[in-house]
Amino acid sequence: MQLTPFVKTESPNPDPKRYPMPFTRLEIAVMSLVDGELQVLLARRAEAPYAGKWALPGGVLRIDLDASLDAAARRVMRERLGLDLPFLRQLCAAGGPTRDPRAPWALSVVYRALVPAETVNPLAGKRIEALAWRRVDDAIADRGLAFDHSTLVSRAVESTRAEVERLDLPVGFLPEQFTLGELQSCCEQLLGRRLDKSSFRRRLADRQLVEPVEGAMRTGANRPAQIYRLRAD
Amino acid sequence: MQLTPFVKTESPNPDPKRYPMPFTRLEIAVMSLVDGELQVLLARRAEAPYAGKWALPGGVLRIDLDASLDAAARRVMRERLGLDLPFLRQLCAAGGPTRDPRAPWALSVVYRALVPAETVNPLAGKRIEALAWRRVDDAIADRGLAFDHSTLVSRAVESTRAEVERLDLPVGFLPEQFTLGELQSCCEQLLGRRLDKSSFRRRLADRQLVEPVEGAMRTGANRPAQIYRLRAD
DNA sequence: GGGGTTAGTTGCACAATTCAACGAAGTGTA
DNA sequence: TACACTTCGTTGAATTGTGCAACTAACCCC
Repeated sequence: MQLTPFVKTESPNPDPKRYPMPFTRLEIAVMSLVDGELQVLLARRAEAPYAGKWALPGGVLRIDLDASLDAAARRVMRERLGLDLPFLRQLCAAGGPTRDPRAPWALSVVYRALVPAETVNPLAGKRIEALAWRRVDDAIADRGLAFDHSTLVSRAVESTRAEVERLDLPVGFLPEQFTLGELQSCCEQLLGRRLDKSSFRRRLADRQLVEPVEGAMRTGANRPAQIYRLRAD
Repeated sequence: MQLTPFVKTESPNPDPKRYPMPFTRLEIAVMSLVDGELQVLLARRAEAPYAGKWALPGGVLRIDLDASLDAAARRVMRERLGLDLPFLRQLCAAGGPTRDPRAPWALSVVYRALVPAETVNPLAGKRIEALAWRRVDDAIADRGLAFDHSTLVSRAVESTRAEVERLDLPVGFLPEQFTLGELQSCCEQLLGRRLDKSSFRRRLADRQLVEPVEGAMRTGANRPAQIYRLRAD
């Protein structure tokens, strides 16, 4: 273990009150498969800045309310969307002086949620005119999105695709119980290509990610399918 | 118990809500292979809180100096370690009311850097008593680390191992030029298991990640080895 | 009962990875 | 000089994994 002598250049202990701190927000990229396509939930802003523009739903960090970043994201999601969802994942943080005209420096911690499409009824929440599902490719290409949110959507999509590619199941997209056909179709829509049925099932079996629900079958127009659920581990 | 309030610039449509913002810092997990083991660079704190304790080198976000989070991380690295390194990667953000006794709510954005061990010779920086390499397992297990930094180290290690697992090369660990044997050995030390030489080389060739430096050979006690460098892409 | 559709399995060709061995090229030593 | 020893780099066989296609099963509908 190598030690180096203390070299003091100048400044004293940083006093938290001496430095202005960034305007800190949480943004939530709620994604789902709607009409067979990967879509993201956008909110039309009711107020300036970017009034009338579409943005990711989000909100200001409240240090008096939030016990952690994760808790803050859950609170924002509850307030804006009326949802209380698991599978929230922190994606990244973005910060800079030009991100938000309201502040000299704005920092956003971005979370991602995957939900079954039915879960969200596009209805207005606090300070939101409207909610709508939007195809992710459109949202990424749309220069009219508020703030730097089209970049943030792009990052959310990339990381989600990468997860499915290595067969981290996009479990949030499906309800608690599902058939293997539904699971496979969900992955295929995300990746934009077909997967082989036998090897898909082989991999699932090897990794023991799901387990059949005894006796439960999904009936329909054709042969019934075994219903599965996530294995607790 | 009032933290620095969000300072508003003039804005056409003022946000009526003013919230106290979190004490925002950058922490850098500089990792390297020292003596064949994965180690992390820790700094002994010269001042309270946690004076005398070991912590990740870090610093306060300066909205007057930093054009982005990445730039802030580079500045902190320069100030604390006298280094200006590429391969800085944002890992995650952590936040909460009990993370730092100086502030009612502290947020840290954590970055990771991989460096060749030799790089960190000019060890000197602001407000740091000493710098030392520490085995990552020790740092993670050590409850005496300042703040929540042993948790942060743990996350840095996990994500680095996962990257190497999918053959994102830990290029930072090696100097600009290296032999394939050195590269493989570096990955093996990170993963803690031996890799197969032929398939390691085959994957490298397939992905065209490295290219030989014509005519350059590493000579030594045994057969000389071709020297490689990263391919620009 | 027959046609159509989806569920679930099986066999096989092919690709990828692992394991083991080999020759090449240097040093050190008798 | 001969030989042991080490690492480099490649090659081939054995094992494993993947993609493709066929097949059976179970249901609905007509």
